[in-house]
Parts: sequence; structure tokens; C-alpha cells
Amino acid sequence: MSGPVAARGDDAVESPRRAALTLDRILATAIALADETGYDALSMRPLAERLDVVPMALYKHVRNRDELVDRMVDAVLASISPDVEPGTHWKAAARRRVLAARGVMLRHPWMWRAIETRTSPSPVVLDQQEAMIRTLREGGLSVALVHHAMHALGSRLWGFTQEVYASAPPPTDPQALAAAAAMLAQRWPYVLESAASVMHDSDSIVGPGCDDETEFEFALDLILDGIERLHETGWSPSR
Amino acid sequence: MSGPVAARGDDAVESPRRAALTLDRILATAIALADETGYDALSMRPLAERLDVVPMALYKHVRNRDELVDRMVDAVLASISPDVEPGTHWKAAARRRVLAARGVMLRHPWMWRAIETRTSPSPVVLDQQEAMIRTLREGGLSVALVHHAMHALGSRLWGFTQEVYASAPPPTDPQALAAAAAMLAQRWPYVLESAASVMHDSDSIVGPGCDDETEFEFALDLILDGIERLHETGWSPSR
DNA sequence: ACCTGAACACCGTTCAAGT
DNA sequence: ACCTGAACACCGTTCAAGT
Repeated sequence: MSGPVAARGDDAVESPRRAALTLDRILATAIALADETGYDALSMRPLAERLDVVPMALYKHVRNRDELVDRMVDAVLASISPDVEPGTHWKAAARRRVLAARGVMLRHPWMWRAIETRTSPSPVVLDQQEAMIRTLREGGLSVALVHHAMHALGSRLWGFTQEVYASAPPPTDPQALAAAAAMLAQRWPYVLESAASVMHDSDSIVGPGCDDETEFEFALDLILDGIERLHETGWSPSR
Repeated sequence: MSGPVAARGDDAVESPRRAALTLDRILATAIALADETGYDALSMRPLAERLDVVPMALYKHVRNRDELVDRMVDAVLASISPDVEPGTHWKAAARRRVLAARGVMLRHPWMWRAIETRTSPSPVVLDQQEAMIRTLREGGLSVALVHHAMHALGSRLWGFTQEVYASAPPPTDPQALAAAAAMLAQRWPYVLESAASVMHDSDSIVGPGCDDETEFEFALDLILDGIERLHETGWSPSR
């Protein structure tokens, strides 16, 4: 599998023989590094150090940093594999697909930063799009409606959204919370009312700018229901 | 207004007296620089050079680069000012607000990159949120529904969305287009069908990862219509 | 022919030396 | 006291020197 000198010796405390540098190993290490230290901390030199190679060795396997990130994104996107039983209604199937993507994104919070810099669609991206479009088309939706639906889903297809609300969690200290509320009350009473109405548990937050599970599913269902409604009422493009 | 030595001399070919360095002048120049060269090219040294000052002079007015970007974002967001006549229906008013934001974003394509790194909500951000929440609340929507609506709108409140489709425009050369279509046809027939069904003019594109006017408004109306429907049918939180 | 260390052209930011 | 140039610790990437 790896190089000719690999053999065993995996459990040695300090093996003098390091595993052969492959693209797979680079990507796995880079993804782990990004998971641990965040997207901003991902750079060529620390990555090379963790792989126990000289930085330039990476350039044998990727052209540059952008390509590295693209391949990392592809590797993660490829791991999205919802099992949708044949015959499932298109709306349920679409929902399952999106929530499967979201599950993967929750494990890799840097993805929403990395995916946005992508320029052209890779085969992996096209595969995911193809699967969703086919789901909707085989559900009977028109070509035009499916096209709009894909745009309306936007990044939700990949399991994340960009948020309007600040990502900073509310202060846990009751006194600090009261002070913050008092400041809001003067100039932003409606924001305060809205913020106070719901106390989300912040466990399921993907990352800065991304929302929690309840809100994600609410918006997802809102879009899918809207598409279904247009489909059932025989919507067709106005132009 | 500016420094005590400003006076006239503005039309001199090379005035030895440069205008006083103020935060406003830094932000205006930084925004213009980002508009022209893109978000990635915005850095302290070129910005200082354009302002004809030494890089360190910037640090008298902003703590660091993050604060500079935050203030740039604030300056642009503050320029969003939809004129909504009193008595306008909440849905039309919300639509006007979002499309006003979008108009500003089209002039500053780097905004969607800059806004996402923001950590805590500034007064300007709170002002915009307050205005939208008030619009919806005064329209009669419940606190809980408004909260969900704000999350469902997500970054659309700021006039942009993240896209699923590749930003790369289709090849203009007919021969290259045919070749691309042939490649898609084999493995991604539904993607091809969907892509071929609509030929967007790419004039109104905000930036990589952002959609065009038609798709933006379709999704916006889908969300607003969905919210209206929930409101009219007396939706209330299930938990 | 292959690998790699030094070097290049950047970056944000610190800090001490200069006026 | 104020301003600023050099310097520090990075970054991605090039390239020539070494084996």
C-alpha cells in the first residue's frame, strides 16, 4: 500500500522509517490540522512539519495552496453519503441529503470558509449537485423549477448558512447579561425582544456566522415547502 | 475640517501639503482600493502607500487589520438606506430593505468576504437588524416567527447569498461550450439539463459564489411568501 | 535526475531609535 | 512626547545548488 520500505514497525516508539508521502496522507493530515487549529492556522509550513517533511515536498503532490484547499474540500464533500431508500418522496429525500451534508460540516467547521474560495466545480461537486437535481427531477418537478430550487437552497445544499445574528454567545454571567440587555433596550428594543425570546443551546453551532440546528431545519423546510407549493400549483417561469 | 495647515492648494499639480490623515479618509481609500483590486489585495502597506503615509501611521486610527475591515464593513452597511414609505405592507417593506442592501453589495463585491469574518455585532449591524425586525413585528408577525424569519433570511438580509453553482461563466466560444456540454452529458446529465435551461446574463453577479438578480429575488420571495403563509395560518412554535 | 535548503517577495505588527 | 524606520515572525513560492 505505502512505499516498499513500509513493512511493520508501526508500534515502535520512534520509527526511523516514516510513511511514504502520498496525497491521501497530506489531505488527511491537513483536514485534521484544520479541524484542530482552524482554517486560518492551516498553512504549508506547519502542515509539512506535522507530516515530518520539508515544506517543498508538498509541492510534489499539489500545485499550490489553493489546490490543496480544493482537494481538502473535495475529500470532505465526497464523504457526504446520505442513504436514501428508493421510492422516498422527493421532499424527504432532499431533506435527508441536506441534513447529511450538515452532519459532515459540523465535524469540519472550517469548510464554509474553504468552500467559498472555490472557483470551478470539481467532479465531486458535480456529483453532489447531480444527485440533488436528479432527486427533484424524478420527483416530477420541472427543469425550470429545479433550477430555481437549487439556487434558493444555495449553500444550504452543503449543509451550512451564513448568519445575520452575531455568533458571539450571550454572556453566561447573569450580571453581564443584564448589562448587555440594558444597553440593547435603549436603542435596539426589537433586537432585544427577539434575542430574549429564544435561548438557543450553542452546542450545535457550526462556526462563526453559522446557525443552529433548529433554525437550519426551519429555513430548509420553509424553502422545500415553498418549492412543493409552487410545484403543486403548476408554477411556470414568468418570462 | 481637516488639519490647520490644509487651506487651499488642492489644484496644485503636486501639493507638498498632504491632507490630514483621518479615519474617514482611511476608510474611503480602503473601500475604493478593495473595490478596484479585490479583497485579497487589500493590505496595510499598499493602503498606506495610496494614502501617502508610512504604514505605521494607520495604526494610530485602527488597532489592527481586523478592526480596519470591521470599520469598512460598517461604513458600507451604514450606506444602506431604503426609503420605505410609512404604511407599506411588511412584505413589500422587507423586500425593499433587502434589495436596497443588495444594491449596495453590487457596488462592493468584497463585502461578502469581509462581513463573514466579523465577530461581534456593531451598532450599525444592530441598527439594520432592528429596522428589519421592527418592520416585521409592526406587520403583526409574532416574536417567534420574526426570529425564525431573520434566521431564514440569513445573509440575504445583507443582500447576498452563497451559491451552489460554480461562478465560472460558461465558455463564450461555441466550440468550447459544446466540448464542455459533451463532457457533462456523460456523467452529469441532469446538471447539464439544468445549466442549459437558463442562460443567465452574468452582468449582475456580485462575486464568486454569489447569484444573479433573478435567482436572488426568486429565493427572497419564496422565503417571504413562506413566512406570510405561516403568519396567516396562525403558525406557532411547536415546542 | 532528484531532492532541498536558501532566498525572494510579500504580510501584519512590534519596538526601539530618532527628532 | 511624538513619529517612524528597521526589525521580527510569519506567509506562499521560486530557484539554484547540492547529492
